[in-house]
Amino acid sequence: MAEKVRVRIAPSPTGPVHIGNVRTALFNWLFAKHYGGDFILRFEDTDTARSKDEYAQIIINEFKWLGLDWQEGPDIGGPYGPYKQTEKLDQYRQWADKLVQERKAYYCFCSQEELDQGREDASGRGEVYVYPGTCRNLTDAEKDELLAKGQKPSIRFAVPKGQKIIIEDIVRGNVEFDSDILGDFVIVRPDGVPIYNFAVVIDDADMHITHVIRAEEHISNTPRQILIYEALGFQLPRFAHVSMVLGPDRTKLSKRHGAAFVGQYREEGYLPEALINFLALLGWSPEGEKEIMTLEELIQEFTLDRIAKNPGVFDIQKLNWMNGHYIRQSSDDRILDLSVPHLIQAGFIEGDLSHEKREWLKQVIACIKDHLENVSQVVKHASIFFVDTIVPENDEAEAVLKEETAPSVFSAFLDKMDHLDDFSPEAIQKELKVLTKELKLGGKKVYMPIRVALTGQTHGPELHHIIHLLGIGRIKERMGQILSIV
RNA sequence: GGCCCCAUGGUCAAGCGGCCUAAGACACCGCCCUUUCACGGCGGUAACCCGGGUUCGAAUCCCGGUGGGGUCACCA
Repeated sequence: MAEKVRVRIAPSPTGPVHIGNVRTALFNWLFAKHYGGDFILRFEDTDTARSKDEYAQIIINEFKWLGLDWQEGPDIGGPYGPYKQTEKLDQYRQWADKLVQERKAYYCFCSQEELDQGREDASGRGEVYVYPGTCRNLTDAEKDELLAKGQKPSIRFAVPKGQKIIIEDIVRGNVEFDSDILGDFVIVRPDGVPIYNFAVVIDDADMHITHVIRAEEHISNTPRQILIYEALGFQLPRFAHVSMVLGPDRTKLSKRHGAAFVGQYREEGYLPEALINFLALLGWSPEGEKEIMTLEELIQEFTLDRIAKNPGVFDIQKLNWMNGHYIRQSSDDRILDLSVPHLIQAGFIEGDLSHEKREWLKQVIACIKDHLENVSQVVKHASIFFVDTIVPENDEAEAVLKEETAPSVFSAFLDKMDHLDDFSPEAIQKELKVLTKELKLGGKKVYMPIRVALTGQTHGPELHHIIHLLGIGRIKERMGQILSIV
């Protein structure tokens, strides 16, 4: 590629960041990095009614959290700004005026009611509504009269008739549209704010975008944009339309499917590298067989020709597996830091942690880390260390406590623990082995009742770790509770 | 409905005319490790949508059908 690659992600700040947007951003970002190009952030906020500054901030925060950085953007500026559409309204207006002068666009005075009526009639006949071009043939005199009366016109693009428009798409190949199905579409609203299809072309041209990589839902807009590029005399970028991210029911992933926004995954304790790795593999695949990949490896291997054409279902199970993998790879300190808010929310700990408490918690984390699919699950797995009363979780657990040999195991166990000077996990483990040997009952008959007595569960971390972390005081307390029942 | 895109196991996917009696991963099942549950290791079940072509040869190319998705705004 002779020219420096310049790509962009252009979200509209009208809501939380969607998973699909993240994947599109990621593909753009990886593409830029792979070819040593620039990745640009731009806000498309021409929908003034729905755009909010707080969402703009959220977008910036989420992308940063994911580790995606941009070389130019609304927050850091750049040579081709502004990077926010509402800040360059007059520029769009100038280009629109130029098109009007060249008769490539025209004023439209049709009212919303007229247009709605037309659409209704068309659907009544089972047809698709195409703007009939009512105002296209207005004479200058008629136009001036309406303007003089104070009517605010929108500006429509005069679509050439009977033209084939071909998108040379990098992932899809040539996609052909007939200009006649487009209808003269609005490019500037009566209030002077440009419509997406118009603004996006001017921005991409202004910012020297070389490759437009975006979701497939935009492909039907592309012919309109190509027409505008041509009318304005701009050079066309290369297009690459990536397929969509689907929910389990194979429709576009949305809030209906539960978690469709990155923020939800962040809050539940998904790691950014897991999300990135997972999303990269959804619709793209590397040449080899490795699937766990660092950002650097992804950059190294990413090319557009390995992007799949078919849409992909967002498989939470695979994300869970991958996230679990990254959690296991992470330090106990990191997972503890991420766990703290969840533990506080569960009422297990208070905000300020003493050094001892933190060290203790870190050991708890170390014990349960292997079991986590996301950090919020610490609450479930760590609860055995925080609850006051132990209740058998199910019939199976209850049955273990009722075993004939259980009471003798308990008293022997308690006696052993009581006389242990060294309460380290290793010493406890050693002592448990001695106990098993002495009782001659086999491992299960010894470990299981103790486990259930101490945690109420038939599964969990290694017993000697549980004992160590609970401490002799709470061991006695819990054993006492159980002994009074059995 | 019009237009556009897509079609390999339940899911993500490799495959780009012979190497395919079709990789790998998740999930599922079994075995091993182990006091339990996980982790880890080993193994297993499971797919080329259908019908026509083209070709010596098709999962791979072409056409049709079917199915799924997207899009049809003075939203982006």
